[in-house]
Amino acid sequence: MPMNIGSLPELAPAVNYASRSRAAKGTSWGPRQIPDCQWFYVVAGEATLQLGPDTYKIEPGECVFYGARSPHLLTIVRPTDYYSLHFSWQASAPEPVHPAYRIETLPAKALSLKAEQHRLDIPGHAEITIPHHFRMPGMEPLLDEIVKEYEHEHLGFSFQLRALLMELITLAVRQWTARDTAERIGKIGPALRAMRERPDRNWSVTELSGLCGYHPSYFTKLFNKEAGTNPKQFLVAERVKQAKQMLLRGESIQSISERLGYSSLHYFSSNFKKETGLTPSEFRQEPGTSSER
DNA sequence: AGGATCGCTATAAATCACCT
DNA sequence: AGGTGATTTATAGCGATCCT
Repeated sequence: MPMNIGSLPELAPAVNYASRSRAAKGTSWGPRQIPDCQWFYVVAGEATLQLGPDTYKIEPGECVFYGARSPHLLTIVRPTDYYSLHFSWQASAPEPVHPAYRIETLPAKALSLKAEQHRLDIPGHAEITIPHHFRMPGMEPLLDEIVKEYEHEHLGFSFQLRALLMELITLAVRQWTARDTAERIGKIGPALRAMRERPDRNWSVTELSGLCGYHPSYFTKLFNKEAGTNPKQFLVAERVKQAKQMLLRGESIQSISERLGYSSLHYFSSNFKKETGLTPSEFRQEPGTSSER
């Protein structure tokens, strides 16, 4: 049963617990389930996670992730240095709520239950499913900062913990989507690159599908699946993205519209407004053009 | 079974001419 | 500069069908 945790920029995550420690061979946690989410990162050594019916081997530089209602058993295979992070995706206040007293020990048969999938919406990208096991090397410095803030409780620590957790989540999301991008290169990559490089051209689906070697209608289906939007909208978004930069550099709206391949300035404006909620001149904050009050 | 293609149609996008 | 509405054009989305 997948669970949608909402849209990335609307998350207000909170760290509930953070530690770095070392565990001896044979140490294990569970079978159990936790009230929040856990991120377990191995620095050195080796651990295994049995998550429902699936088993993952966690080596240095790798992490596992799971949420509530996900029976699991975490076992240390060799002496292991690790970071353990408990957190929630949404919390009105960033103050840590230690999960300990709500951790439930479960009978071994509970491990037949499949782990809960977490889905995250990422604006401008397809919805992603948070992987349970992934590589994310080089996270020690950031995790160290999180642990320090958590332990020292200096003034403003909970606020800072939320900021650091947001950074960690952002880096993870970029890692996960980079994999998508690589996969994409083989199928719709040529079309994505073409639109980014020449947003001024009036790309038709037929042309784009030709670049990738597919039939137009099959191509749009593929495109939607992999880019999370249709080719036209992708092109419009790309044009608006570039238009914003041009606007801030002070170019005239007329010339921006032409450079981005619009034959009608009016059509450019309506595209821009649909995408950003503002007209081009409002975006540039020109005096006397604001329609808001 | 599932990846790829074809053909159709409702619908959305694009354009044009004119308006504020 | 930017909006509106009518008309033209492209395509998303679907099922049927063909490959392998």
